[in-house]
Amino acid sequence: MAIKTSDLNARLFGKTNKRRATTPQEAQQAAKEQAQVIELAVAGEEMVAFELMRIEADQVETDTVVFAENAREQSFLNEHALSDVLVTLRERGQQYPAVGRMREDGKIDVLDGSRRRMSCILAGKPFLIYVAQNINTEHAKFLSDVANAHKPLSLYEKGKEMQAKLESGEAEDQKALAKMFQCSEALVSGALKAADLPLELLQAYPNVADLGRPTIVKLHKQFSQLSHADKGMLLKNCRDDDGFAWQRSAAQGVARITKDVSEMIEAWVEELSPSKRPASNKVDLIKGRVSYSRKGANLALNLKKVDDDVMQEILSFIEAKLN
DNA sequence: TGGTTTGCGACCGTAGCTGT
DNA sequence: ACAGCTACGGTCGCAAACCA
Repeated sequence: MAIKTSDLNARLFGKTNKRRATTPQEAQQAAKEQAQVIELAVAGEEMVAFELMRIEADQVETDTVVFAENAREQSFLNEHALSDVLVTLRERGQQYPAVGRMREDGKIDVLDGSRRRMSCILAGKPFLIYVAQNINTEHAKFLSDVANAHKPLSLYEKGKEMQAKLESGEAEDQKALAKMFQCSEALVSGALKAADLPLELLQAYPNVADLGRPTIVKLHKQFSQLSHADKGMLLKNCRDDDGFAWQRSAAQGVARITKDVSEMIEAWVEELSPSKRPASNKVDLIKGRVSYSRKGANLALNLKKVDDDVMQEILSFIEAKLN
């Protein structure tokens, strides 16, 4: 039996009236009135008491840490990756408290809510969390895994988990992984490639969770063709004094920034290791309007801003020429 | 100006192919 | 023969374009 944040809230605020508090102040008030400490069975075993705590914004980073075995890669959590949480957090405060355990050194291990934790740090908002005193590491891992079901992990994070299953022998091969993770073999292939890429490269993107298999496969191909030294150069480009590559993009929207970053990386790779025979030997005939590419005996034409009359003339010419 | 439509790009799974 | 990869087709979401 899993324990979820939503269950905790149901206990705290009453199942019929979901939740009425709209600000952290209200939430705390409600907590004081109804239950500052609640007891729940963790993983269907012993009852554990959880105390609702409020961590002030400037202390979140120092007083709490993310559970070490959490599969979520913390360095990917930036304003883009957290945009879904940040919008409501800024407007109305934290809607659902996180769940954690007290460590021996007095810090709080965040088990469920690492995205909310980072959002509070970024937005400068107080962090609400239910804290228990005695949760062993096994139960902590259980809570952490259940929590990660809320927001799917990125391909990189899935790939890291898959790698671990392969190394431990829990999974024999990629087929077994596909069964275990309930996904296609193609996705397993992509996830493992993602996990094979260095963190610094992926951090060039605004939101790693947005990177799908095709993007990862392409990136992996580009990266793996580089020599060791060139890989280092590329990673240097991904993060300079100004920050990550995505921070240098002027594009609007995560999708566009992502595309921008892909193009930046592609250009860097090309610069470092020019392909012997250009992948696409595209030639600009009239800049911005007409280009063509030649591959073997094939010719591909690309025309822009062509009206119907001109199109008809061109097609007729081709027809007459090649018939 | 705000709501709706359209078009593009990126995703995923399936099926078939390739290399060991 | 089999594990893993790639190409293809259908689907979805986002942003630009359009219209009232």
